[in-house]
Amino acid sequence: MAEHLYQTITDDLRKAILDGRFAEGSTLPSENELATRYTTTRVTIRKSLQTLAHEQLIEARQGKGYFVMPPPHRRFTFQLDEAQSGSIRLRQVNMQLASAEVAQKLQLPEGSPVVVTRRLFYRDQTPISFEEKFIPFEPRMPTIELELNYVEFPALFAGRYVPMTIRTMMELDTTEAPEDICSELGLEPGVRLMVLRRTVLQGQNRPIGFGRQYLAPNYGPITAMSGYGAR
Amino acid sequence: MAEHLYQTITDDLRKAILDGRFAEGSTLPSENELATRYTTTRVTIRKSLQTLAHEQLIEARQGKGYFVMPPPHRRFTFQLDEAQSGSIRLRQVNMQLASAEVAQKLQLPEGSPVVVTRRLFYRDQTPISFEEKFIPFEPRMPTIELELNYVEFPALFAGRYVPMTIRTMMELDTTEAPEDICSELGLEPGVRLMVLRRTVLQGQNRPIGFGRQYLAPNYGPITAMSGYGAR
DNA sequence: AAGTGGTCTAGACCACTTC
DNA sequence: AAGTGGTCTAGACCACTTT
Repeated sequence: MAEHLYQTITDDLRKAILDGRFAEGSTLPSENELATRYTTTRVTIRKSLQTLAHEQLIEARQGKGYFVMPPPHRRFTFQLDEAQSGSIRLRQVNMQLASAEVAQKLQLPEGSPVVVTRRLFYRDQTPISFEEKFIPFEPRMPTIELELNYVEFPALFAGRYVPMTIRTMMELDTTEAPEDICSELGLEPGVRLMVLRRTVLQGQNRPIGFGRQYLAPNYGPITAMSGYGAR
Repeated sequence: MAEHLYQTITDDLRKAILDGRFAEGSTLPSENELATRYTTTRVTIRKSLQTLAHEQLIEARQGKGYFVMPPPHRRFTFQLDEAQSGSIRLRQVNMQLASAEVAQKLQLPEGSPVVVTRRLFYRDQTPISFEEKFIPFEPRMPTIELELNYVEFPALFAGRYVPMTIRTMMELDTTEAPEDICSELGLEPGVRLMVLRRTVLQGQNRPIGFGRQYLAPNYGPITAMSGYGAR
C-alpha cells in the first residue's frame, strides 16, 4: 500500500495492454488526457509511459502518440554461470604456443605464447563439461590469480583493464571434441559436442582472452527466454 | 549539434565511467552537485542518471548515492531470425499424433492430434537446418496460415491470443538427429546435431506451440554478447 | 541535523504531425 | 491552428543514511 501514483498508473496501463484492451499497433490516450484522468501532471504520466516504453510494451512517436508494440520474439536472453551447482577441478595451468584457432581468436601470430587453464566441471560426481581458457602470455603476469577456480573469466582482467570496457562474445556451436577431452569426460572419441566459445573483448574489439567449453550430452540444455518479461 | 543538455550530461558521465575515472563500486557526485556543476535542476540530472542506471552502468541507493556497477558478464543476448539470408522450403504440413516429447512439451496427453509443419532452411543452395513445429489441433483452426513460410512462430498465435502475453522459451542442446532429418540435411544417420527447442507460452506458462530446429554442422555458430553494450 | 536519492507539481517552450 | 510527444525549470515534500 501507499503505492506511488506513477506506479498505479504504470500498473493500470500495463494491465490494460496485457489484457488486450489496447490492440497491438493502436495508440494509448495522450499524455494530457491521462494527466487529466489521474488528476496529475504530464511529468508523472511521462514517468509511467517511459517505464512501459522501457519494457518495450509501447513506443513513443513524436507528434503522434504512444503505440502498443508486439513483444520481441527474436531476441533471446540466457544466463550462464561458471560456478553453478557442482564442483570444479583444475586440470592444468601452463604455457603453450597458440594453435591456429587460438591465435586467430586472440589476434596473435600463430605459435605465440599463451597461458592455458583447463578445468573439468562436475555435477553429482560425473563430469559434464570441460573448459579451456587462453590468455596471451605477458612476462610479469600474475599467474597465481589464474589458479583461482571460482573466478569469472572476465573478472581475471579486472586488474589490468577498466572493467566497464570488457565485453564477452559467445559462439555456440558443435564440433568433434579432441580425444583427450573426450576421455576426460568419459566419452568415446570423436563424438560431436556442443561448444561454447567465449572471446573476452576490451574496448571496441580487442581480444584479451579466449575460452572453449565443451558440454557433454548430459550437461542439459541451455535455456533462453524471449518476449515480454524475458529480462 | 543542438544536443540536449541531458544528453551532454549522460555522455559526459558515461565516458568518465568507461574511461575508468570512477572506480567500480565508487560513487558519482550527488544530484545536487551535478545540478550545480551543469547549472541545471535535479530533474534533468536525474534523467541522465536514470539512463545510465538503465544501461546498468550505475545503481542508485537511496540516502547514499549512485554507485558504479560492474558489467553483467553472465547474461547473454542473441538474436535468432527465422527468415535469415537464404531460402526456406516447406516440406510437410499435416496432422499427427503427439509423440512423448511433443505431448510433454505441449502438456497434452500422448497421442493427441497436433498439426505439424516441417521446413528445410537453405543457404547457398545447401541445406543448413531442418525445423518442425507442433501446434495442438483444434477443429476450426485456419491451416492456411500455417503454410505461410516467412511468418515468425509466435506470430502464428497473434489471432487467437493477446500478442503481448506470448513468450518463447528456448532450449539449446545436442541430440542424435532422426534418420529422415539427417537425409534431408544430407548427413550420415545418427550424427549429433545442435537442436533449438522452442516452446511458445501464453500467459503465465501455458504452452501453445512447440518447435524443434536441427542445425547442420555447416549452419555456423550462434553468437551472443554480454557486458555493456550487449543489448 | 545534514546530505542523499524518490516523488510530484505547475508551469514554460520546442519539434513534429495532422487537419 | 491544434494536438501530440520532448525538454526543462524552480520549487516542494518525503524516505533513507550518516554524523
